[in-house]
Amino acid sequence: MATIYDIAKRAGVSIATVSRVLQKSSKVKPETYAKVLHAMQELNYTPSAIAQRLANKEITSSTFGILIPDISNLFFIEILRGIYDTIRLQENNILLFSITPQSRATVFDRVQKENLQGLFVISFPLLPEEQDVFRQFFSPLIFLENIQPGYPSLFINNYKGGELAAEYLLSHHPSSIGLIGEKGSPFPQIERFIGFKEYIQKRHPLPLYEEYLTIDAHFPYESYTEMAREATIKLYAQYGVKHFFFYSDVLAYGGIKAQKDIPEKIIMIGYDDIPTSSAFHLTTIHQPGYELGKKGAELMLSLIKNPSPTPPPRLCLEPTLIVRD
Amino acid sequence: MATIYDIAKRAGVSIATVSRVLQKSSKVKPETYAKVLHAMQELNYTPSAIAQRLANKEITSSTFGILIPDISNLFFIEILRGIYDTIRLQENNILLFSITPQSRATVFDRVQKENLQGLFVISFPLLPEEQDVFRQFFSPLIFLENIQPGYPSLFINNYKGGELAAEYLLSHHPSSIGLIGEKGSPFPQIERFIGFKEYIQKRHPLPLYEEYLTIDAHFPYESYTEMAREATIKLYAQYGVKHFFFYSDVLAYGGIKAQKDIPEKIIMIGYDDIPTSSAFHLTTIHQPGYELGKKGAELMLSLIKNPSPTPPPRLCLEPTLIVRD
DNA sequence: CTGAAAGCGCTTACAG
DNA sequence: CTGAAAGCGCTTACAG
Repeated sequence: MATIYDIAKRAGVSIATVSRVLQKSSKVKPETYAKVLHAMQELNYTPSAIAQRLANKEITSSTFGILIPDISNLFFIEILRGIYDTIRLQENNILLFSITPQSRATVFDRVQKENLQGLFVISFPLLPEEQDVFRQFFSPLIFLENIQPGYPSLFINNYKGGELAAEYLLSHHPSSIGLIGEKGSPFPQIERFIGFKEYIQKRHPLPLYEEYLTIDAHFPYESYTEMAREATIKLYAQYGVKHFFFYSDVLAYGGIKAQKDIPEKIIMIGYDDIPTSSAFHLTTIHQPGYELGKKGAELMLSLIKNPSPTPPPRLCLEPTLIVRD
Repeated sequence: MATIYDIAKRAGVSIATVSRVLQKSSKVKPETYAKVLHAMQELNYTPSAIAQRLANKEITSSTFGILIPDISNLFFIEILRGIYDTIRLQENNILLFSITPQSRATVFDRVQKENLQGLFVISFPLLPEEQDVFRQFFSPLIFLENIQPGYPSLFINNYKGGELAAEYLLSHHPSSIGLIGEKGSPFPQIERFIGFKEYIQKRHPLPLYEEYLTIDAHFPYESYTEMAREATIKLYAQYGVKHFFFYSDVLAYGGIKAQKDIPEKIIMIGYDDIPTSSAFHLTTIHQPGYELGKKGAELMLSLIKNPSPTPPPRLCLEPTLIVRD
């Protein structure tokens, strides 16, 4: 790679002059300017961003990092959008790190080497041995959709989401309710069901039939919904269940399909409010993913101005009921 | 910010020793090592990644950039995933730039300052005045979902996608066909319809009724599908149309909804194959977005080893028909 | 095991 | 308008 010295020699000037041309300084005689420009083109010169930053004393990189567990999860994409729309207004860059269980260690390593201006960690509980890595991270660190003790955290009230779903179903006078979920769900999902069940217990105890499906994250949606469809039909056939709460909208789509094979009208509610759900008039609980990202980004920007307030701020966002039927 | 000099002074050693501790070099006496480490902690020291890179002569930043028009578009997310899965294996970072018409200029400016190892431009025709900016970009540059003359480009055969849709509908012996699209679509979308119409003309000319909806990108899906639903019902009522080709799966969802109000069975096909379409058994044309990203990333990695072959490579990926009914 | 010194590729007062 | 020189914060042979 050509450097400023090569250009200077080629153009017969000093490196100071070359640098001035680089800065588009007007204090360079037009002929000199042209000569330097010409030399740059001949040598295919690109200035080193790194050297420029060092010389300019740009200490922080004006780049934010985002650690995201799964790029294809629509909810995470919503969070990402919220962060993006807010950060972008500030003219900063975003480095995206997608993490798999296998790549955790190497990714954390790279994150550290980046001198980021700040880091968002989305839905990602830290393992004990990883705590140390992040303790050495001195830029602001914000956890989203996950409470990390000792760090600023933003999360959604999943318990409340479950309660809202229960309230909705109860208003339709069910004699029993079917719960259709996923085996081995992470805690936030489980909380929805806890909120749901406790609300039912308190207000109007009635039989709850639970079905937990075994789902592989790499299945196409079709198999999710097919399993949910079968579970719905089964609960109706066995126990006459006509009211359903689904762990997620995708599972609820299985309920929509099941309706065809069930003579009576089914009342159902999903969870997430992914974009397609509006198309199919699915009543569901809206997760404020975009808002979560937006609030997180705003908090980040304020932390940069005024670092580490104690105790670390926590913000809880409320889900909302979207009735579509 | 503390520098290596501050640490050296505090610990009573030379900067060379501090640097050795930073490198975790074993050639440092344990007591000295501990002293330096202690000083670092006291001063909250973080090494400057920029200075390290300059000293290490890391010229390229091991970071790839991705220019993406719209983070919330699922098809782009698919491409992103394809790129990500491939690039990540190589331990590189990804800088994400989301672009809006207003931010084009500033984003391009920032992209240039990054000394990226390579840049992916997704679905983004360059304006004439922008060509120059990219001509000064000497790392490999790949255009995805968009043919940019003079640059490596990967794209999908939209014409073929239209033909496949036509072939499918013709196999159901239609007497007329409804086309439901979007007003002011970009060229790739239009190509689908061209391929479709030409195929019909050639094989089995019959009446085509076209409806172009006026859609705002910020509408919720619901209004897309509602408009498509009405258009479907209208074409059935006015002309008895029972076979439909929709510009996109989201529009086709409107067709699915319209079925309820139409006494006869409707045959329809969408375009995109977004994940939820499998849940609703929508027959559609699959766009190989993930593969596009994957092939693009592979091409990128090979261009880095062996820059600018002439002519710039072009790769066309074929869509496939997914029959689900 | 440790330090003095040169170098990474740039910027920018300062002097002319 | 231009050049010599110091400096940005590190690394790393070299000598001891």
